[in-house]
Amino acid sequence: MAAPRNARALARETLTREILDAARARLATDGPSALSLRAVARDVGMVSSAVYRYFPSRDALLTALLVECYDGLGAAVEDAEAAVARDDLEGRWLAACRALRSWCVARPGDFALLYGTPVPGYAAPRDTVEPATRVVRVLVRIAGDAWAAGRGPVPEPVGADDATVLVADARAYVAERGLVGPDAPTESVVRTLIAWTTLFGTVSFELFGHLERTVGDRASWFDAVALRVGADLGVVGRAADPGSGAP
Amino acid sequence: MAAPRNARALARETLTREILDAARARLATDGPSALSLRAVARDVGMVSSAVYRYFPSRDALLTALLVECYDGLGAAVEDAEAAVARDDLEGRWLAACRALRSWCVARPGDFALLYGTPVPGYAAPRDTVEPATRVVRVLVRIAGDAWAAGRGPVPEPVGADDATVLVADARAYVAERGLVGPDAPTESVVRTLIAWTTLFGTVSFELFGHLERTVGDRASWFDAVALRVGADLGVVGRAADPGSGAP
DNA sequence: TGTACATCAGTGAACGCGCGTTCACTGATGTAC
DNA sequence: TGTACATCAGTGAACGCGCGTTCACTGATGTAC
Repeated sequence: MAAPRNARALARETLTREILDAARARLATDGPSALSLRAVARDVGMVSSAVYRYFPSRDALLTALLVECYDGLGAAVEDAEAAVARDDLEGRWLAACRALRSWCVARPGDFALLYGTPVPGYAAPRDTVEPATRVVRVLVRIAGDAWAAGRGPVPEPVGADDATVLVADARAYVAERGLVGPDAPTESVVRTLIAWTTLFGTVSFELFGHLERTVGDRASWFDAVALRVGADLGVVGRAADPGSGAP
Repeated sequence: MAAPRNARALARETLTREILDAARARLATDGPSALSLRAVARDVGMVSSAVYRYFPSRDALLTALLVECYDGLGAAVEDAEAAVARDDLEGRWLAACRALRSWCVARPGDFALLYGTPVPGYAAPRDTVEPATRVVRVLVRIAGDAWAAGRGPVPEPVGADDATVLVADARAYVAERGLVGPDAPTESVVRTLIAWTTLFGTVSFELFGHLERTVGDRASWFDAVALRVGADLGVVGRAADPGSGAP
């Protein structure tokens, strides 16, 4: 499988990288749906038809970008979380959350590709779904460890329907990978998915301009959000624990 | 100020509507950033240059759409909330949340315009900010009424920084309109903003494909989320109240 | 080591298409006397 | 009520631009003998 590293292969590697980097730079200025092969070609100093030696179509380039960006974000979050001592649940949670925001804020074009309006007429193929789940899997792992350590989510609201069937797919997906023990309660899964949604919702509101004139320092605001959704989940300490369902 | 209702004025009104409706239909298929004056003109059976009698530029059309959509969503949420008895806080909250989702899910193109990737090269003018705040103002009002009725948010996490300065802008904006008494605590404002973010984050994840193979019935999932953020805020009952700061 | 052939990267022209915006025009509607 | 003029909606051609993709080609790199 190792490709021969002769002059041709090396040049191909370098130019593929240059095309991807130029395309990612374009995302930030033109937006994902206006990504243009011709503009990218111009940026790397090629004639537009030459790009077809590297990517068979604009859609293929989009797919490569999607995979690369999901993997970059996933790796950033995984690495930040892995650098914290295993028993420091709150530290792991905050590190993961902050890495998530930092990556996105530093790469607004990439963020728009991943979490903004889908590109009309483009359907992401299967290859993108596994990389897309790396972030939420980190969050799930921390929540699972918290549960195992006797720290659970806040109790569900009175009168709420049983959510077990709602999150059955998520639980099955995650259980296949051995991330959550079968004993973690539905409410923990629900709160993890809500935290995941809230974290990306907060970044989306920040980058898409909905926090203008609403919150001040955006990094501190994100921390405040991360702490609260972490507390609701049980990975961050709460002032007065109402006696959750944790063992 | 009342325009004369002669044949010309009536035709102008009708055609302006037709252009706006055709443009909103286009949003759903082509995406906001690919909105094209020529395509809209074709859809209403006009020659492209005729549209310039109604909107001086593509950007002006975008602005009109933004205002119309924010107002439509805002009115839908306000009306749903106003239809519930004032003392039924939980009912008002759920009605507002559900109206929010229903409006968006029925109009994915409009949602993408309002909360998706901003259109590159277009800067929304001042006229759009007031309509943009109608939804969050409804949420703030319910939270304020809950506080006045002695129901407050869950306690903030231990070790959290004081968030007062973070949300000072939001509080000032909302206080100007008499929506929150000066006694509502910072934590209530923080939790309201988080709820607002989470609700739109949930819709965004649903419409942009991030809940695929993760949660089942989307309407029930949204309800589950709305109940929980409502409970965190104090507008929905909690199983065991840890004794919040409510009076 | 040298030669013959195969592979591949990059070129430049072309295809057919769509875009926002301007402009001089025609013909209908509205207004002042 | 009728006439003269002003206003306005819509037309069609044109401007200069960009797009994705195909194709026959040149020339460099790699491989087999």
